[in-house]
This record gives sequence, C-alpha cells and structure tokens, in this order.
Amino acid sequence: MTGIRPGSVTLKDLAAELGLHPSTVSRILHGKAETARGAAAPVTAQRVRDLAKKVGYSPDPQATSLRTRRTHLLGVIVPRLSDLVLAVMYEGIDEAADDANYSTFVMTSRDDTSIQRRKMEIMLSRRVDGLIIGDAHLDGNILDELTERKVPFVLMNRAIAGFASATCDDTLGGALVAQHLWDQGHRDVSIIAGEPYASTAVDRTQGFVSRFRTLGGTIPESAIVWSRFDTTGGHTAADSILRDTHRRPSAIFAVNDFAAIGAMGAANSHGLHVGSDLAIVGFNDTSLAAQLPIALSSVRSPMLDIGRVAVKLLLDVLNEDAVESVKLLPVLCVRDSSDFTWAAR
Amino acid sequence: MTGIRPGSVTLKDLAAELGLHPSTVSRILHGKAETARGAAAPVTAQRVRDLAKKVGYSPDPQATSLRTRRTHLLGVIVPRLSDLVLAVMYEGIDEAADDANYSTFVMTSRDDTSIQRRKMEIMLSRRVDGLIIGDAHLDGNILDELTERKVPFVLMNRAIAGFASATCDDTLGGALVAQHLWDQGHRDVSIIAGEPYASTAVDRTQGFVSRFRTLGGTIPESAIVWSRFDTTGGHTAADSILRDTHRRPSAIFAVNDFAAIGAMGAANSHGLHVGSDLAIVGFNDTSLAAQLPIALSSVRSPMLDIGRVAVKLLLDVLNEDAVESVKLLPVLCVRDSSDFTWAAR
DNA sequence: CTGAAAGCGCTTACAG
DNA sequence: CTGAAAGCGCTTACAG
Repeated sequence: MTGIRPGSVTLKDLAAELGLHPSTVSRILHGKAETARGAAAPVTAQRVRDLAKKVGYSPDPQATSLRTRRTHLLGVIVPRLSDLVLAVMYEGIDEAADDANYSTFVMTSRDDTSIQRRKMEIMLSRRVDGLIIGDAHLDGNILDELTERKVPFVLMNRAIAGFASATCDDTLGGALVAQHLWDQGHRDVSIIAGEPYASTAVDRTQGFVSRFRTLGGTIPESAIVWSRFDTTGGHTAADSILRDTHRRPSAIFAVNDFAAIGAMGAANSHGLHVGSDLAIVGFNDTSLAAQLPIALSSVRSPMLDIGRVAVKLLLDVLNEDAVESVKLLPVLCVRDSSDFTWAAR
Repeated sequence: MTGIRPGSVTLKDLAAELGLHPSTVSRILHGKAETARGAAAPVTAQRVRDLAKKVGYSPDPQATSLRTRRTHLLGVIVPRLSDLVLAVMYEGIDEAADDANYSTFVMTSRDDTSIQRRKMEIMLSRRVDGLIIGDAHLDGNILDELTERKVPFVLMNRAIAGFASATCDDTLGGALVAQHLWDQGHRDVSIIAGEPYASTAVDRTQGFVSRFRTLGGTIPESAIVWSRFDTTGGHTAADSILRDTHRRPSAIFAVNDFAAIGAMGAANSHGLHVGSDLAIVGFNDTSLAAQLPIALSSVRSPMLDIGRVAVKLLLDVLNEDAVESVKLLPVLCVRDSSDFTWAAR
C-alpha cells in the first residue's frame, strides 16, 4: 500500500509539495476539533488527505509524543507469558488496546518483586501512559508507591483491596467447585491452593472452604497445600497429599488447570485412576482441559474479557473517569475427571 | 530509589542545577566516546553523574530517538502467544533484548496474512528498529516486500529459504522420531503434520518420512494428515486417522505437543490406551509433556535459545554484520506414550 | 574541557 | 481559513 518505509516522508514534505504550511497540514491530518471552527477549507483538506494517503505518510510517534507528552503506550506486566492464562489475557489486552489505538509493552516478572520493580521502571522510563499490573502480590507495597508517584495503573487477574482491578469472581468460582464435589458425595477433599501471595489462589481457596463448611463439611488445615501454579507445583503438592496415609481424600481441587494436570500425573504414579478413584477439578478451563486423556473438570473464567476490561479500566483512569473494579462471572464445566458419584461407590 | 515519575527532570534541569550547559551534561551521561578525547573533566563528570542518580534522571526516549532516528525497539510478530511454544520463545527474546538494552513490541497475527500485514505496518509506524518474524508462511511474499523496503528483519521458529532465521533443526527432529518408532517395531505409522504453510510442520514431517523410508518403511500419502497446531486440531486429525478401518497405525507422530495431546484425547474416545495400543510422540517437549497422566514422548527443541538467537541475529543485522541462519539441535525424550516395544506384542 | 547553535518531526496557541 | 513562531528533550558537529 505504502511501498515505502514509514518515516520517509514528513509533514514538512507534504506541506512543501502542496505549497502549504506544515502547521496547516498537521491541523488537517490530526486536528481533533475537525468539527468545531471548520479547521480547514474542505478542498484543501481533501488535497492534503489525498496526498498523505498516496505517499503513505505516517506521523512520527516519537515526535508526536515529545510534543503531546503522551505515548499511547500501555505497559503490561505479568508473572510469565508461558502461563496460558496470562497469555490469553494478554491477547484480550492487545485486542482492546489495538481497537483504542494504543500499543502495548509486555514484560514478565516471574513473580519476583525485585524484577517487578525493575521492569516497571523500564516501562516508566519508556514513558508508557499507564500500567496494567497482572502480578500484584497481596502484600504489595509497590502499589502504594506507584500511587504516590501518580502513575496511572489498574490491576488485572489479581485483586488488591483499594485498587481498581479486572478479575474473575474467584470466591464464587471456588464455591462452585465445593458445591459440585459435595453434590457428588465427596466429604474428604484436599486443595492445591497455589501461591499464598496471589489473590486468585487465596480467594478460590477461601471460596471453596467457606462453601464446603457451610454445607456441613470439614476441611482440616492440613488439607490445604500451597504450591506453585505450574504442572510441577501441582505434581509435588498432590504427591504430598496422596502420600499421607492418615487421610486419603476422594477429591482434589486445584486452583489452576496446570496444577491440576500435575496432580493427575501424581495420581497416576500413585496408581489411582482419575475420575473413579480420585476426582480432580481445575480452574480457568484452559484450552487443554477438555482435551486431556481424561477430560478435566474446570471453572471457566473469562480470560479474554478480563484482559479487555483491564484496558477499558485503564483508559478510564487515563481519562480521569471514575473507575470501579470489575468481577467477571465464572462457570463450572464438569467433565470426566470429577463426573462420578462418590456416594454410589 | 527515584521517588519521582520518570520524565520529571530533564537534561536542562541538571545543567541549570550544576551551572553547566545541557550539551555538556548530555555528553557526560550518554557520550559513547568516553574513552577517546577525554570527553569531560573527571570532576565535572562525577558531579553530573552524582546529581543524575540523586534526582533519578531518566532520559526521554522519545526525544532521544527523534534525534538519533533509533528507537531501540524490536518488533516481534507471532501467530499467537497462547501457544506455549511461541510464548517461551518470546521469553527468550525478551531476556536477550533486555540484556542488550532493547525493548520489544509483540503482536499476534493468528497466522492470517492480512492481519500480519496490518500488524507489521503498526510496528513500522511505531518506528521499530527491526522485526523478528515468527509467523512466516512458506509462500511468503511479505518478506520480499520487506526486503525491498529495506526493513531489517530475521525469522524465528519458521525458516524460509533465502532469509536469516533462528530455528530448530526440524528435519533432524522428525528423523529422530522416525528412528525411535522404527526401533520400537512400528511399521504402520501416521503423521499429524500441522499447517502446510509452516516450515516447522513441513520439515518435521519430511524429516520423519524420509528417515522412515530410508529404514525400509512405507508411508502412504494418506497417512499424512495436515492439521491445526492446537489440541482441537490434533484431536480432529487423530480422529480421522483412527476412524479409517482399512489401516490402523500402531503409532502417530504429531509435529506439535498440543496436537499430540488432542490425539491422546481422540485415542481415548476410540477406546485405545496410549502407550500400549497406540504410541504417540509430540514435538517441542513443552512443560506439560512430562506431566500428562500418560507422559508424552516429545522432541525437545531449545525454545528459549531460539528466541535468544533471533535477537542476536537481528542485532547483527542492525549492526550490518554478516548473518547466517542458525539451526539448533533437538533431542528426543522418550516417555510412556511410546516406550513400548511393539514388535514384542 | 565546555558552550552555543541547529535541528530531529511534530503541535499549539496566536495572529491575521 | 492559513501562516509563522516557539518549543517538547535530546544530540552533534563546530568553535573556542
């Protein structure tokens, strides 16, 4: 379409070609008040636009933001992109940002607070207009600091009281699982709870426990095992659960699909058949869950939407509109890994 | 450390504070020829640096690149980030770029050529210094166009003849699988081949077929099923393979772990036990492979390194050094899904 | 060793 | 309706 490397032609070039002043061209091409005041003569405007299109003019964003003090850049920080959950959320962000004519910078922190700090500084030094934070820790003092420094930001996936966030209703998600397992007749359950610094982990666990207890069940503290969110984390946790000879749960709730997959592996090595010997339920309903050799029950969370909403919230913040946290609704998907009535056994 | 939003203090501020000229401060803080000519009096230099650190000075990248015509930004385009393989490669890119003081822009194209074009234009309009292309199509005419427009770029993951790329030796990878399955006694094998426009798919398939034939085996055309790279793609492909009553393969090679997982699901619904009834081998050895209920054999490809090497190559291109494509070595990891001697059956 | 000037490509009051 | 000027924050020859 353009046939030429962007940047080869400037506003000045266009102006010279047309015998106009650069400021006129600028007004026509980028003026916001097109409507008001009739910024330019229709004919001139048309000539300018035609030429711009013809030569493939594309404004220099560096020059523009040097003047406007706005980069139209959104910083995104997540623990890792190799976590499918975050990757999908990022796709939602990317989409929404694109629609709003913003670009995004993503960085990963591996949930390490010092890397978090460093990456944030990098983004700020790049002059992003705002930040979407997907790796907030419950004890996060970084956030207070950002607030103090007047950096516009919103949280995604993980919530922290007092800050705007786009998340799944994790408490409800946990409760749905508790209800399901209870209905299937499970009375001895264990939880692979994830990382204690993540609200997702804490809320899902808490939602589960509280519903289960409401239903009349008991969950000893020892039945809650904190772990990493990945397959190995789940494997290790499940292994320690299943190795306990005093208490053999008939079901395990893992707050994350990958941990659940690891748990399936562990069950396997303990000679347990997932589904009939041991029910397992995951969280997020990633694209793998339904395809596993033994299909995994999981709580579907609207990951794409969470990303999109995060962008919307941040844009609102930048626009100085009032923002309120959004909690999206989860849905339980029951599959073979837990579709078995324990009571009938 | 800084306590202030980057950008609040400029070179001019520093200069004023110290009674120096901005140009002097600039030379001291960013001058490359520090060594040559003794750019500044040691004492002055120290004063400047101390103050800069104290007030948390961070140069405005927009202003800098407006002058230097370099953004220190690398554009990265991949089909999707929700593909673990690409996500991990991106982590490698991010790491290497960070080390070299570059930042990256990632965009996704869903392997759609028109989106590809659009996203590339966005990156170019952002004035990235160069492009890492992870979604090249074998019939890719976009690349010629980029070359013509003198856009610096390298390919990653997928190779195209005539362009510099960082990939796995996919042909070898395929051959390793053929050898393994042959050694296990398999004589009737099928291939879930992936997308025909991706060199990864074509090369892995071709490497497999050619080794298998060299060993004396036969692979009819009908045994090669092209498919999407994800779980559903693999499921559908395996389903069509297993539904064929004329020919029941004893092993399936899927050119991608996710497709392999889908195939496992399909095998399951056909009442086949993966491992003993049907061997399955995947590719990439993603973190899931080893953790699946039935551990998946897979060809390990150095994904992180591929990303890192891609950055190195691109930096070389930007530096106008000669570049040559790099093919990294794959390693076969045998696990339960194919660790069974068919001949002994 | 340091200063002064010009300019990268844009935008935005201010005139006319 | 259009032009001219100033300036965003930096860098880079060029003087001295």
